[in-house]
Amino acid sequence: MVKNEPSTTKGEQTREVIYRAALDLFRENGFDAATMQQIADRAKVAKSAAYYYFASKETIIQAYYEAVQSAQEQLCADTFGQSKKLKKRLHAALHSKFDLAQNDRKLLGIVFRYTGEPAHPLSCLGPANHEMRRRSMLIFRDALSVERLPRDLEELLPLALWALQMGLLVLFFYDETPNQQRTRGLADGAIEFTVKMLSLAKLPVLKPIRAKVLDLLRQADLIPELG
Amino acid sequence: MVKNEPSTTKGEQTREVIYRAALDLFRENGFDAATMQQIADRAKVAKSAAYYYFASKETIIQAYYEAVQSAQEQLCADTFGQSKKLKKRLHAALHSKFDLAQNDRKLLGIVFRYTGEPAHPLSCLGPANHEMRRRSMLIFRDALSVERLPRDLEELLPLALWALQMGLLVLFFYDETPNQQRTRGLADGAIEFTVKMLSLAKLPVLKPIRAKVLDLLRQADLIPELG
DNA sequence: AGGGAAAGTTGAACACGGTCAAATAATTAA
DNA sequence: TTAATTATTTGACCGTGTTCAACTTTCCCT
Repeated sequence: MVKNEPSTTKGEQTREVIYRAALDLFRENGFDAATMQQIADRAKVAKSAAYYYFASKETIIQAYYEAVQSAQEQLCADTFGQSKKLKKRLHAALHSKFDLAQNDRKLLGIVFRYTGEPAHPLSCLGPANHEMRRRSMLIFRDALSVERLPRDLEELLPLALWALQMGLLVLFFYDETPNQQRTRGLADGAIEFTVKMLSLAKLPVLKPIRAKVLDLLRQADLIPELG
Repeated sequence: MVKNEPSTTKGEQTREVIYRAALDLFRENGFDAATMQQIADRAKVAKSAAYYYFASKETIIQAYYEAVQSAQEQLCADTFGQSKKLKKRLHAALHSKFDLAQNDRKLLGIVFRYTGEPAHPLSCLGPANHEMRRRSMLIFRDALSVERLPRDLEELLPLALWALQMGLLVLFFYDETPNQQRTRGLADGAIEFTVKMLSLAKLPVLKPIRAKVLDLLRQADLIPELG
């Protein structure tokens, strides 16, 4: 088997069946309580079949997170086509992820396991997720594209907003207020703050400070190449 | 047995033996590779004895993190007694943790497992670690105590610096430069930036903005009661 | 001193994530 | 069509974290 372009080969179908069974069970019993045996049973395959398609139980969640990311890109692309208002765009960028994550807060929290373990293949900050980070920052770059920005801010802001989103996402998982209004309000406040600071930060007087910050972050190898 | 004031009872000794054996093995083989059986063997007790003292393997790391926290408090108390220079104090607050964590970056990263799982008993942002967070923020409050600050900044800054420290700590774990110079440089830059912004932020003109931010964070229930 | 409760200790057993070699099905090349 | 190759599937097995009921030791109270 060399070609893998045409979708829904036998294997893809099996993978999908397992994936769905897993998500169902995770939602019913929680991630830890659901066992691979249960998942395989519900998908009507052997346990080892599940491991043929997913390297580990956590990998299934990772796949789900990627699906969420793709859906977010779609949603944002739509909104960005409709409005050129910065505030609205930033709102879409942040809240779209919230909307998609809302019903699976318990599940998606698993993505943050191994955050502190650089060597782990599923570390959300490790090389394995480089592409996911890039895609996430691209959303913010696109959101900002209606604004005429100095070069340095153009490099700085996607990173800053990505970090903001990661932080808010964690808060979101802890937020038990209805509809996670608490975190959503915080996000709105952060957007307001950002937009306000933006007009300030653009002033040429602040150029040296921006340069200092950018240099610092660049030396820490944190500024990404978004292409 | 009701009294538990006098230390080094039989139990405390056993606990210590297990704790040391565990840390040794974690350092030799890594956290995941080291098995509870090995730990028990090295400590010359039954495997279940380890579980009498530690609820889980991760709990041992948690205990270690608490020890690190205590050591940091000690170090900072010393420095704070010696210098009233704000920059020096903030430097001590951040770098003391780095210094203590330096040789066990792989181990301490485990503390961040379950960050995204509010219900998990070991979640580093959950209720179980409320006291640890408080202690960590107290260090920053003490570091700032040489400065005459408006009330709102006094409430805001410990939280902000704690968050900064958490973020930097994660970076620290990923930092492979010698002595983690990269992250340390970033920390120094952040301190410089903070001190500079502080004199600006203190200006009464900015009071309304500070109030807005504080209100936002207070509504999000993020402002701690440090007592 | 002695009896009883609490603290400490143990080995056996369980449950589940993960591995593997072997079997079967699908696909390609000839 | 057939043989070789690759993709998929399987059941048996393993290692390890965790639990538990029973046993032993320690300590307190009278």
